Amino acid sequence: MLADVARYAGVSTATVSRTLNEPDKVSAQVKARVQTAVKKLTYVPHGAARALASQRSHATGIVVPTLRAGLFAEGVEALQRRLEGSSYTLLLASSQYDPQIELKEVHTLVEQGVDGIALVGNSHLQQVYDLLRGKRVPYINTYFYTKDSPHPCVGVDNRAATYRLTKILLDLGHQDFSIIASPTQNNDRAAERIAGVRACLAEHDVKLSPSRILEVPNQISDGRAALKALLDAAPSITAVLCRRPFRSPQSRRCGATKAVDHRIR
Amino acid sequence: MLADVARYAGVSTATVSRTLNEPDKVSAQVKARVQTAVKKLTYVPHGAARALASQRSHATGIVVPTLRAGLFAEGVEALQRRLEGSSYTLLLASSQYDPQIELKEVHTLVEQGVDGIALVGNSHLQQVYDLLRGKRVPYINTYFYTKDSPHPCVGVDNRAATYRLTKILLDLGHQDFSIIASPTQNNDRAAERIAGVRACLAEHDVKLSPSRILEVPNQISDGRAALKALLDAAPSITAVLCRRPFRSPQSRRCGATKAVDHRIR
DNA sequence: TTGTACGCGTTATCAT
DNA sequence: ATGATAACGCGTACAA
Repeated sequence: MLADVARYAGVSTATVSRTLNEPDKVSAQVKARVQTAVKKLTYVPHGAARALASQRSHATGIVVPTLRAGLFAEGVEALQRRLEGSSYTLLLASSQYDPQIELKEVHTLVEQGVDGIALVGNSHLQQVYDLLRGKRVPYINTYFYTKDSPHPCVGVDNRAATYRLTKILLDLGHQDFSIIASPTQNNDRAAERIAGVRACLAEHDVKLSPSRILEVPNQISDGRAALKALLDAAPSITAVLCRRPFRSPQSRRCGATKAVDHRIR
Repeated sequence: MLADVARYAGVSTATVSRTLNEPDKVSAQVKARVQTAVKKLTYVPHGAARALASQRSHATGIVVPTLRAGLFAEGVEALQRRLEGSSYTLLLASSQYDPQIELKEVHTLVEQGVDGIALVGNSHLQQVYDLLRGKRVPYINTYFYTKDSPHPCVGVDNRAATYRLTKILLDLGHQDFSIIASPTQNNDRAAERIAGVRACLAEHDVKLSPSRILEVPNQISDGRAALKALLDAAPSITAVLCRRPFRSPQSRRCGATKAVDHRIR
């Protein structure tokens, strides 16, 4: 502990603490002695003690629906790498798309004293927001963005994106649409994407019956089956708005959704 | 804090602490009062203080090479889910297959006071092991297993697996082998897989020239290109030991590697 | 620039 | 069963 280092270096614990946290406020002479002592004793600061004394944990948290989606796995890794440079650690939790589990995870993270927390999407239990506000824990909703969100958020404006995609397809002359979407249960991003399409079509008086919107799991095989089902039921379809398998960052440049605007088959 | 709850419930902080941690040692009467107070004040324990006093953080850490590999993403998620039940949190770090970064990450985790740590593979800088032993932090190497490992480890015995696969191919009559492998740089699992094949072939006096072993990135496109290159260079090849894209748990049942034992093309 | 000493919020020991 | 109180290891006014 600090005391050992202090004794070894022949200084006070305060000085050791300073050399570690505010090196400028220490003379070169003493600084050197302390640093030697630190190495000699392989001193490792006690995070909990430090957190208790300074009231900050040097840890942040993120809770994602799942890591099985490449999208989130990559986001988590990116965050961790960014944090690494600042000697901040990342507490990870996953909710399995279950709001209750998410609440529990957030609570655990708050208990651990994270200095900030990242969530996915904008829809969370009121208790989550209450807890965060109550404990004054900064938070941000990711993978989501709307101009008028009441919460801090960063990400794709899914609704706007699909609105634009749909507009393009309309301009190309398409009139017969359908959507292969992700399950919208506890997934506001997926819901927003559908909403964007509906809004655009409605604005242009193009019909989109519920049967043309298929919500299926994010597996390639499910998407394939859905497409087949759609075309079997309505061969007249010329435009399908669908997801795309997650690949490299480059291949994602165009946004959250891919539009197929050529004749199928 | 505890004191507030204690005051509200009209008991000492010690009693509050007990009702929270050792409910049995508290009378039903008092327990009820305390629990009401806790809810009324939305009390949330201070993790750092608790860690400092009890000398355990209720946190564990894992450092993986990357989350971009579905294999690791899934492992991390599985660990997190398992921990969730025990109200343990997971500190996540990724090393990008860089031993130095890994050392740094481990150091950060130790600093945070994790109660235990999981690594990937068996090959780590000596300093990593020294640090872990020095600070008495329990650790385990995952995605790796050999009977005689000097370190605690759990996972696939890659060498044994590929040895057996190769044996099967030999028994089927194959004599002309090649391997499409992952980069073995800082990846003892990949190295072990190759070693297993070599060992088996050597034992049966079958040659495998270095040019028949291609180490390429874990992308489907890279694997495809490698296969093409191999067959162009040596059409006589009848068996290729290669990786396979990560899918669902079910499809992984057979082990770490896939063997192609039919004629190609 | 350096040292002293108190406080951070719990747990745990020892009385009661 | 419950309470008083001393650690836990460090940061940080405040003093020197």
